[in-house]
Amino acid sequence: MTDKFDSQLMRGSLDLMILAILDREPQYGYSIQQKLREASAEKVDLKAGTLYPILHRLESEKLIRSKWDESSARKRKWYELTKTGHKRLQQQAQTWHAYVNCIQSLLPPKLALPVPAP
Amino acid sequence: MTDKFDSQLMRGSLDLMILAILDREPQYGYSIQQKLREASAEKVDLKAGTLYPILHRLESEKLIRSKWDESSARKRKWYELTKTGHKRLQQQAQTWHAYVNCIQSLLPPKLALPVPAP
DNA sequence: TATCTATATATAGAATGACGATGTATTGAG
DNA sequence: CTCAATACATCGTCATTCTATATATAGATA
Repeated sequence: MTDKFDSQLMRGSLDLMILAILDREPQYGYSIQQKLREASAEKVDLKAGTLYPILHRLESEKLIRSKWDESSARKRKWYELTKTGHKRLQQQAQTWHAYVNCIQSLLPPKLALPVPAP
Repeated sequence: MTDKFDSQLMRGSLDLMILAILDREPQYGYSIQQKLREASAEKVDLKAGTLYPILHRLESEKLIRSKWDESSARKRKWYELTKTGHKRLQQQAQTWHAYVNCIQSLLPPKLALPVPAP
């Protein structure tokens, strides 16, 4: 269908996506890229030049932690969430929901997503 | 509560918000700013330096149309949606929903918004 | 009267961050 | 042997939001 999401749209929620993917299980950069692409039906296709700098930043913020795997055939840098990172994921998810609700309320009823009855 | 949404988060959806507000009724810049602030419980507070350039861009893209009101006490530039703008609003809303669902599916169940049962 | 706040629009410059391009290196398939 | 896929990294560009600044008027307040 419609191809990739606009990069501007994804700004500000890339951290959330990456933290969410890492919350499932530890991953290395390349696999995060693939998982995101698969899980989004190709609509999210993070470039290496986008992903790796973000991972470095998240690590410098102590939200994730890395470890080189030298044992396997390919050199891979595995990442996992820290406790702080897990908390941050929860915060970001909450903010995200608030934002979604906000947009929701701005949209004309016909264009708004159906929400569960109270 | 939590104060304003991060500007990065709103990148890419400001057009959608502004088109949605204008879909309700014609507005001038300053009133768009206020309406957005009110409707969002102060969490969206567009600065003039953000809003006006966007309005100019949307007009250059023929999504909105402007008209100066000289008659009233204050000089105001009224904007309204064009037919193209209305179509764009619908497209953007659809893309937005797809994106929300995408993020939704990435989040661990506990952190995902409740969605209506199928 | 003077001044301050709110209203109303506009633009230039700084900061941010995703992308494209490019580079390196290794593995496995043909 | 070559090529595609895997795997990580960095630099320059570009789009967009913010801060700061500018102008101008209406109405309230001192």
